[in-house]
Formats: sequence, structure tokens, C-alpha cells
Amino acid sequence: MPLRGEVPQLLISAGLSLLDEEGTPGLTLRRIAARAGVSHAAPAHHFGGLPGLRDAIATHGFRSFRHELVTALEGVPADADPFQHLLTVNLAYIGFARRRAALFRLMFDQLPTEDSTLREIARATYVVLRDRCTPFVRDRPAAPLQTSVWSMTHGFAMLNMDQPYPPESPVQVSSYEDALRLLVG
Amino acid sequence: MPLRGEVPQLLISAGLSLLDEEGTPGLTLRRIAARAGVSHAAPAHHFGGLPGLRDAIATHGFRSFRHELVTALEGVPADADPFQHLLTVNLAYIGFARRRAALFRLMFDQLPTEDSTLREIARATYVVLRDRCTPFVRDRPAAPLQTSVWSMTHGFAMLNMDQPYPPESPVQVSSYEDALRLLVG
DNA sequence: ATATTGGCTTTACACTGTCAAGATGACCTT
DNA sequence: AAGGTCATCTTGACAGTGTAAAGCCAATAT
Repeated sequence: MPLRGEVPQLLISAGLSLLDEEGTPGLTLRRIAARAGVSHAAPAHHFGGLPGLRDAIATHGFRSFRHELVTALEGVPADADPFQHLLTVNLAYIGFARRRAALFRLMFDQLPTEDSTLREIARATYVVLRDRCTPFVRDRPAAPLQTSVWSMTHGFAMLNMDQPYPPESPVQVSSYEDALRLLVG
Repeated sequence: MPLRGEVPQLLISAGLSLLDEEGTPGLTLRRIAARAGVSHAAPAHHFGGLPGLRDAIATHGFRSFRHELVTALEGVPADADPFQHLLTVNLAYIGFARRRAALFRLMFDQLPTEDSTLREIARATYVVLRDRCTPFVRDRPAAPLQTSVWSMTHGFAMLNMDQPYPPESPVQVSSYEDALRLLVG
């Protein structure tokens, strides 16, 4: 029996590992509870039910996601080409989607939620990508450029998530780089 | 009891209406069977199981999807601006995703399948969009442009599928038009 | 006429999420 | 120190899920 107060975090961790190991269909309430070492009714007490638990897992997922984007950017010299920054955060976005496809799907499946914590971290994640578009805005309006970059990144991530080759192998960088360069002109 | 031989089509139609009326969670094997007026074991006989039935529904979805794209293009005068053609097929893509969100999700969820019929119609659908990029390729390589346009369209569709306003209302066309124009230069 | 096959139903099973009821134990009040 | 309260968690039951085995029935083939 786990220590008092650590059950919620335990459930979230169990869900994340289950998602990474067995994919979307492996994420059932009862299996999460079993892996966390609690009864199948414990999750309801902390998260209301499966939807609430999924929100919590998605929230944690976005935190990891955002952290990876920020970390990747920290590896780029501050005085580097702005395009290098934008490309880096884009590739980190796509890489996360490939490496943790089931979690990525869950995160965006849960987005139409009423959980304000989830909505906020999702927005904060977007901001990381959006801010790297600023150097390319120039005299144009910012919104279309930001929207199109986000759309292209997300679309590319979605369409390349389930490729047969292992998620560890990088995406065809040069191809995506060319596409991105078209966009930011 | 339905006529002989029409059960498969009946099951697919039942699944499509169920998906449109009640969304993803409404699509259960037993409810599909009930709506089609057959027992809950009938689907397995024709489609092997729920995954096979989902493949069949997704296949029908792609046929409708492709038909809508083609029909939308037929409404554009042949001598019109190539950008009008590209924009039209893009907006039809996004409109379908918004109007039939649950079906759209199912279609792309099923894409990593072994069902060659599904894979083929999915590819044929992509080709409709891809071919409208040709006038913008000019001296550049075609692949990055095609990939980026598809990615942006798909990403925009995904990110705008669950917006609160009703799916009948059009997306902010001007915003997307600006974004697309950036891409094709 | 008899056997075979395809199409479908019935039945059973393991598993799912949710709910109600109860057990346990820490904390607080008096 | 005794009693109460409340959050935490378990147990048990329930309706619903997908799948598999067995059987039924009509059409077809031999």
C-alpha cells in the first residue's frame, strides 16, 4: 500500500508508463490502478473518474512536452540564426510526437476539456513555439504566420507519428527544413 | 431482419450515423449491430471484429471525404486562379474535419492499418490536394511544398476541429488564406 | 436426396467504468 | 483521554463492452 498523499502522482505515473509501453488501448482505469498498487475505485476519489484521470495524465504530458521544447532551445546558442531556433523547436515538437505517440494523441484528445489547468499548460506550450516566429513577422501581421507555423508543425507531427521506422530515428530533417523555410520566407 | 447480402453496407451506414450523432464514444460494436438490426455477433462475420469494422467505416469516410474535395473543386471555374483551386480544396478539407469531426478522427486513427483498400483510398484522397500544389512548384523541388501544404492543412483542421462554435459556420477564411499564401509564395 | 457452406443467432466469458456501502486511520474538539 | 469527523481507500455489485464457441437455418452443390 502506497504512502498517504502520493497516490495521485502514482496513478499519473502509472498511466504514463502504461501509455508508453502498450499504447492507447492499454490505458484503462483498472490497469492504471493495479500498476499504482491501489484498488480500481481509488482513481475516482482523486480524479472523479477516468476522464478526470486522463486530464491529469494529459496535463503531465504537456509539462514534459513543454520542458522538452524549452530544453531543446537551450541547446541553441543565443546568438544563432533565428531560423535555427524555430527549426529546433519544430523538430523537438515532431520528435516528441513520434517518441510518445500515444501520449501525444491523448494530450490533444483531451484538449476540449473544462480542466483549466490542462488548458493553461497547453497554451503555455504553444507560446514556446509561437514566440520563435516573432523574428520572421517583420511588417506582416503576426497571427497568420504563427497559425500556419503551428498548423504545419502539428500536421507534420500527426501525419508522421505512426511511421513504421522506430521513433528514435530522427525525421527527415532536410525535408522539413525546406518546408519550414518556405513558410517563413 | 435485413435482406441477405446487404448487412455489411447496413453496418457501415449504422456506424457512420452513430459517429455523426453521438461522436467517438458512441461507436461500439453492439450499438452498431443493434442499429443495423442484426445481432452483436454479425459484424465479426463480415469484418472479423471491431477493428475490421472500423477500417470499413474509415474507408467509406475517405470515399465521402474525397468526393467532397472533388465536388468543391468542380465549383471553381477551370480558368480561375490556381490559388483559388488550392484554397478551395484546403477549405473543403478543413470543413469536412469540422463537420464530421468524429469520423475524421476515426479515419486517421485507422490509417496505420493493413487494410490495403483503406490505405489506397487515403492515398487517392491526398493526391487530390497534392495535385493542386503543382502550379506553385516552379523551379523548386515539389516534395517539400506538397508536404508542407498537406501538413498545414491537416494541422489546421485538427487544431480547429473541436472549436465551440457550430461546425456549420465557416472557418475564418481570410486568416487561413493569408497563411496559405505565405506558404506557396 | 444428402452433404456442405455461408450467414446469422444464442450463449458464455473476461474485461471495462461507475456507483454504493463499508472499513481504516489520522486529525480535531472537548 | 474520549469521541467525533472526515478524507482515503477497499470491497462488491452492476450494466455495458468485444470476442469466441456452438448451434440453427436456408441456399447451394453434388
